[in-house]
Amino acid sequence: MSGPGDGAHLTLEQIGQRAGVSRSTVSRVLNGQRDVRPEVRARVEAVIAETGYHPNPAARALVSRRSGLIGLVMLTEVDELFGDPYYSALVNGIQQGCSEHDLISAIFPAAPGPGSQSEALTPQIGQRFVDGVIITAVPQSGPMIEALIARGKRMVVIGHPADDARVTRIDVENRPGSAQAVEHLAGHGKRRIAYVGPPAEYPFGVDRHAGYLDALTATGLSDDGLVQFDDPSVEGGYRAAASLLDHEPEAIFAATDTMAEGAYRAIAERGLRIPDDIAVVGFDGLPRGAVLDPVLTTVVQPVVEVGRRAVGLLASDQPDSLVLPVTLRLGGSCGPH
Amino acid sequence: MSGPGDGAHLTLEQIGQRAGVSRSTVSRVLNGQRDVRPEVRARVEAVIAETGYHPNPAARALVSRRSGLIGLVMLTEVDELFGDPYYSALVNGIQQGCSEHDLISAIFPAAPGPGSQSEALTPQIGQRFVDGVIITAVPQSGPMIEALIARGKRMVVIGHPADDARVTRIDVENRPGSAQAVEHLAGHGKRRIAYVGPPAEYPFGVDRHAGYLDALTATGLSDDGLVQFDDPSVEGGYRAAASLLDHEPEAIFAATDTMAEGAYRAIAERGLRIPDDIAVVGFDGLPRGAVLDPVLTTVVQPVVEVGRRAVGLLASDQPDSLVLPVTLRLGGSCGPH
DNA sequence: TTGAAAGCGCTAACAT
DNA sequence: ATGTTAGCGCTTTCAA
Repeated sequence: MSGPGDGAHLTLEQIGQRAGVSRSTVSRVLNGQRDVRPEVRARVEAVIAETGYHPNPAARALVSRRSGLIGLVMLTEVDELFGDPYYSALVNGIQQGCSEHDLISAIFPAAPGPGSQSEALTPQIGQRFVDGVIITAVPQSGPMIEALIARGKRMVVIGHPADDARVTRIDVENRPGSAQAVEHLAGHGKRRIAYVGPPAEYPFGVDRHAGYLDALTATGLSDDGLVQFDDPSVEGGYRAAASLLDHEPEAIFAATDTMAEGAYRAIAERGLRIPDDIAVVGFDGLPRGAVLDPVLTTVVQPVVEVGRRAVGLLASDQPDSLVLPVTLRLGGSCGPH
Repeated sequence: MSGPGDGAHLTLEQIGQRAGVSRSTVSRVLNGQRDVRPEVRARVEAVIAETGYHPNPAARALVSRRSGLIGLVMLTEVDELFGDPYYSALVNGIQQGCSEHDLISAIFPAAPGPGSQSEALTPQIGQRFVDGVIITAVPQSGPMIEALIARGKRMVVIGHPADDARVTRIDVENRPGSAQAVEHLAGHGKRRIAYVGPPAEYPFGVDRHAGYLDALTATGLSDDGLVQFDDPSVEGGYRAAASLLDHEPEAIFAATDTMAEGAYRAIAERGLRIPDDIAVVGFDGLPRGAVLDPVLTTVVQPVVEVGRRAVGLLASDQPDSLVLPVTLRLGGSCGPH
């Protein structure tokens, strides 16, 4: 008897022999083509099942020029990658997208910099190991994106600067979202609205800052020097907000929820209260914002949907770019609605 | 002129033509074999560089029967995977191991259960897409492990039950580590030592509970019914500890730092103080334990090293199993040292 | 509806 | 030291 376990090194040819057909027929059965007599198909399927046969993906990929595998390249320190709920949501969405398109995804964790996996990765994913890659734009992702473009690799960049027409990109409405947040603040009568965000290497930071300025202009306010850039971390938000508090802002718009959390700390440290003494609005809609006290009012970006649609973009024939809408979610950090 | 970008569809043969040599010679250069005249080698390398050529991994994998890719299969909900610092450390170690062995790793996130990626994954990784897989033993990993065994796939299981001789496994000294922790507690004069841990489906939980019992026996104590099993989460630890506190233990040994954190909460809620009213020891040595107040005394397992050695095990010719030592790290949760 | 044959791009004998 | 040749296991014309 042949049980499973034999499947490891069987070939199409051998399956064909056992089923009394040619390898072509087995291939047809495997690929669900219809010109196979039901009776033959059943016989072949039986053999496949009882042998535990699985086709060799390398051989398949070689001839068909596709692997069914897409790569997620995260040029991020592993600790950061794993600590950040943004990536968690993103991967969730990508998984959804993959099952819709019959793909499987693999995360290639690649800390930036020399000696790391990112160097070894470029050639691997640059060729046909993966059918395409989804890559998140971070300050260090430029070279990798360039390499992939040069190699004609299919790719979707999340959060890539809009002015680069060479890549398919997906993003959220950073600029209008920020504007909406700041207008919300202005609508609450706040005049001195400060901005806390990441430095200009972060593409989303640029857009969110621009949205902030848009809203100030639209409402006849000015930034009044109330702008601080720092790392998009809790600490960065803390530092930026702390230095801003010297100038007595009435509100702080933080370009990320994470930085907003830092702002909360800085505010608490001064003995100020949110929202009575100062209002805060964040951006991202991460779960963490909901457990802050008061609950953070924030611009929610549809991260899961971004992941899902990124896969769609990768799989579609006419890869366009996509910008998804955001929504302001009211918490208690700006006072009563 | 041919710039990079052309590399996408070049073959070895074409590189050979441009360099005026046969494809074999190019292959030799590519694979760093020495029987190539330096001058020829230089010429070939020049062509490779200027064309941006990269060999087709599928073709390579097909003939050489190896891909240089190893898979990390984490049968875990994505949120859990990304939220847990254990995995972060593990992946860090695996990355180290990969660069030592000239491999690249990809994480296959696979939530357990039907409809998810885990089903699609089995055949893919079951064949030669990856040279081997590292899989963390969780309650749901049984079927996947069986499938991989059946397929003769190279595999290292982290934390697999020791009595299964069919798989290469790597683990830490869960049982002796727990015993050491509990003996430490006993050494501080604690008699009523409670245990809080995950249910028996978690292999490490079984071992850690056994170590607890070992130590009780060795020190002439008994568990006195002071044992509670619950989810290995903060909440689980909280619940388990809360119910245990009714029986007035003098110390709690938590099988994971995460559960210990829950125990801290339950203890605080009763108005008890650590270590004066009750001592706590954890297991894992996660970063989070160090920011608890007081700092958690815990059994540190070398997670990064586990990852690194797992790759070594996968890459080595004689795959043995490995059990790494743990160390007790003193914090303030048991009183002065 | 099925089989035979060619070939995907590479590595590894085997010649030379 | 280098070239020639034969596959790796699959998909896909092309015939039958």
